[in-house]
Amino acid sequence: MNKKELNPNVSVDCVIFGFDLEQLYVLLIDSGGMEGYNQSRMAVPGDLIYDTETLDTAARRVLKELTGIENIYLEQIGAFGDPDRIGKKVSDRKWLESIRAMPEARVITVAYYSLVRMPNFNPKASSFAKSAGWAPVNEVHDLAFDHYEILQSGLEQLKRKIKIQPIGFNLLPEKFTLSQLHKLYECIYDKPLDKRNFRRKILNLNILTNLDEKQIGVPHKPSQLFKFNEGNFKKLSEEGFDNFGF
Amino acid sequence: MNKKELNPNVSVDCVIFGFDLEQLYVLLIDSGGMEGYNQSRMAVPGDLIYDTETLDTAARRVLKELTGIENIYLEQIGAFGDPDRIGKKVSDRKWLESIRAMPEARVITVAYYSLVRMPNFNPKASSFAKSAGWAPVNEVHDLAFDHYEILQSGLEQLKRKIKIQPIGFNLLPEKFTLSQLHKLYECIYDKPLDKRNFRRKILNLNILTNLDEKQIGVPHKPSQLFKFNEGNFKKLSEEGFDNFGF
DNA sequence: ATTTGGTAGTGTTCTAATGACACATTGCTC
DNA sequence: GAGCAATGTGTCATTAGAACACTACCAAAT
Repeated sequence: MNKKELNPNVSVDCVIFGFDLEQLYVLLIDSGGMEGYNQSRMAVPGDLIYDTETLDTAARRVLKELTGIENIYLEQIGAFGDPDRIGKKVSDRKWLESIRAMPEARVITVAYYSLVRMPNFNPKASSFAKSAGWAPVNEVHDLAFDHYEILQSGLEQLKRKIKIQPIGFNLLPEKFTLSQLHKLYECIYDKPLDKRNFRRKILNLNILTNLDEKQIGVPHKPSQLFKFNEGNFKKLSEEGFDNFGF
Repeated sequence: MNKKELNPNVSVDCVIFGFDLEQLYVLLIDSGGMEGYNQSRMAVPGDLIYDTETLDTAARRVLKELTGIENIYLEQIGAFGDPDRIGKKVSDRKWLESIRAMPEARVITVAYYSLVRMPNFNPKASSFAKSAGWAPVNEVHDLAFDHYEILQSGLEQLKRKIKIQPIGFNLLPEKFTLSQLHKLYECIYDKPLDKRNFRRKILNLNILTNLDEKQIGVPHKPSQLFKFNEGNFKKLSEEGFDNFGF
C-alpha cells in the first residue's frame, strides 16, 4: 500500500447541514469552472482519499481542507458508485481534466453527513474551493457530479434518523427556546406540527433543562431558554427512541 | 476507464439472510485456505468490482459467480474502509497473495444485504468459493477480513428496517402460517413477542390474505395458511409504517 | 374409543400515547 | 395605554399498547 498517495478510485463527500432558526442550509463549495473560465460549479465538499486513512478520517480531512470546518461528528450515508457518476456532464469532465492526475478513473464515493450549529462554523474556502458557504437546502437544484442525489439521500437519512435519535439538537445554539426547536423539526419534516403536542412530547423525553432565563430584546413576549441535559441526552442518544414521529 | 478490468481498490460483499422457520441463517462461502493448505476460511460472498459496472450490479454478479444465487433484491449496508481491514490477519494476507493481482492494494468494500426464501435458493459454490452454504447466524463467530463486523451491521440494519417496512416477508414461503411469521419476528428481534398482540398488529396491517387452506400432516391442530396481499403489501412497502416495533 | 401431546386460535381490560383544538399572557414599540 | 407578536398552557376523545389464560383441533399412541 502506497503511503500518502491519493487513491484514484475512491472519494468522500460531506453533506453538512446547518440551521439558522429559519430554514435548513447545506454547506457548499464552488469548485470553480475549468481553467480559464469563470463559471461556478457548486458541490458538496469532497475529494479523493489517501490510501493510509480511514474513510471517516478522509471525510474529516477533506472537509477541513476545503472549508476549514473541523471537529464535527460525521455519519455515513452510503456509497455511490454509478460508473458514469462523474462523467455525465461535460462541465464535470472538464473540471476533472483540469485537476485530477487520472481524470478518466472510475471513482466511487462514500458520502457522510453531519449537523452543525451554523454560527459556530464559518466556512473558509481553501484548496480547490473558490468559495464555501451555506445555501438554503430548498434552493439547491443543480450540483456537480451526482451531488444533488447525494444531498437528497442525506436529507432522507436525516428524516429517518431524527425519528429514532435525538440528533438535530446539534443544529441549535447552546441556549435555545422551544419554539426554535419546534421550528427545526418543522423544517426537517417539512410540515407543520402542533405546538402544544410538540412541547408535550419533547418535554416528556426529559432531555431539556429549563435555564430560568429568558430571551432579551425580542419585540414580543420573551421565551424561556433551555439547554440539553447532558446525562439524559446521551443516554437517549445511545438507546434511541422508538418513534419520535408526528 | 478500462473495460472489464477489476478495480483493485473496491469490492462488494453480500450478506444474504435466510430463514428455515426455526432460525436465521446467513449465506457463507469457504474461500479456501492459502495454496497448498486445506484450512477453511469462511466469508460472506464478495469480490472486487469491474470498472464498468455499478456497485449493485457488481454485488449481483459476484453473488452469482460465487454461489449461483441470482435475481434477488439487494440493499446497501454501507462502505467499510479501514485501511487495515483486509490485512490484519496473516491468513487473510496469505489468501490475498494467492488470489489477487495486487494483494497489497487497499480495498474498501461496499456491503449489501438481502433476505431470501432459503428453500428456493440452493447455493452452489463456484469461482474461488470451495463451498457455499447456510450457517445459523448465532453460530457464526469468525469470518475472513472484517466480514463478521459487516454481518453485524447487516443484522442491525435488518432490525432497524423491519420496524418501518414489511420486509422480512421475503424470508417466508409463499404460503405460511401466522405462527411462522411470528417466529420470524422473534428471531430477528431476538426476543419473545406476545402471540395475541402480534397477531392483532399484523392483521391490522391488511397485508395478509387468508387462503382458507390449512396445514396438512402436522401432528397437532393445523394452522390457517396465509399469503401476502400484493396490492396492500406493495403500497405499505413504499410508504413504510411508522413503528412496527414491540 | 379414549387419552395424550402439542400447537392454533381467540378477548378483555388497563394504561399510555396521540391528535385536535382556543385563549389568556407577556414585553416591546409607538 | 393600545396594539402587536409571539409565548405558554389544558382537556377530551380516540387509538395503540401491554399483560394475561383458556378452549379447539388434529394426530398418534394406547
